[in-house]
Amino acid sequence: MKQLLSEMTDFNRINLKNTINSGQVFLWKKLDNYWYGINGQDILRVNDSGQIKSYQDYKFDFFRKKDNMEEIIQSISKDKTIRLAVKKYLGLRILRQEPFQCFISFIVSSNSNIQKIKFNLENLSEKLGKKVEFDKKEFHLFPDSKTIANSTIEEINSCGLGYRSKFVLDAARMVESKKINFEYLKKCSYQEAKEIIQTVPGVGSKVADCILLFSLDKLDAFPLDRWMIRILEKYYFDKFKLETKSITEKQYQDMHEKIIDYFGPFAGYAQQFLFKMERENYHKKWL
DNA sequence: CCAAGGCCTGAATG
DNA sequence: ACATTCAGGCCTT
Repeated sequence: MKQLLSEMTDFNRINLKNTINSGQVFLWKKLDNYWYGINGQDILRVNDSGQIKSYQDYKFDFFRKKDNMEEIIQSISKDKTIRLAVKKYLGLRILRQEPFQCFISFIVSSNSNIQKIKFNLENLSEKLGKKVEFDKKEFHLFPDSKTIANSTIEEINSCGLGYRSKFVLDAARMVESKKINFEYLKKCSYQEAKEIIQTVPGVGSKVADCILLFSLDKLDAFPLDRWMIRILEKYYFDKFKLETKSITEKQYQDMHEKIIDYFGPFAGYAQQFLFKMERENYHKKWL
């Protein structure tokens, strides 16, 4: 009984450090004994056990604590590779981010790296986001869609986004004009949401999957970036084979279908565990 | 439907 | 030093 209880609590425990350092978020830092993170128009302060105090005092399940991790892990644990990743990084969670920030963040992420994405997003926040004080510390909130939509391409480009500047501006305008409605996207299926969000310039298959998985509750999204392709080639070459170097849209979709058939409806979690494990193996820096 | 090339930019590689 | 390649892709031709 006692052992059973401890096993149950293990599934519910969140490893904050691993979760923040898994390529999902970019505007987080540790100050004193807390992690602080920008989440749209809110700031989250989190202690090591995952308890949140927030600037706006919004109440929502950022850590997806209601996900049944025991069921999810059981569901995705199809082979020794994924079982090892889950075992090593138990406590790693998918986050439920504020959609607009997540949307812009992953448009900025394309063809880039974590250091630069972080640099770009910090610049954007400092330039266009509201400056606020929280816990006697200064922060910049993430700029809202209206502010970005009304800013100039030069302002955005001064944050170092390069050719992504125009994408970001147009993306924010699509949110303002309600062509992109996150509340609607949350309600529809993975397929439908993906088709809609890929109409945004700068949003292809991979970026779309990140947005869907990390902010729009699509746990069947499975972002296939260079790293995941490498991981699949290394551990799953017999299951998901890919001939060509660069992946086309159709190949991406076919691969996703096979992945869902294999890992099931919570495949997004499998992706996060595998990704984390392989990146750590290569001692990649996160923030 | 696929392949090739270009794209901002900074760090890593030769 | 200096050129080339790569980095958590996407778009156009």
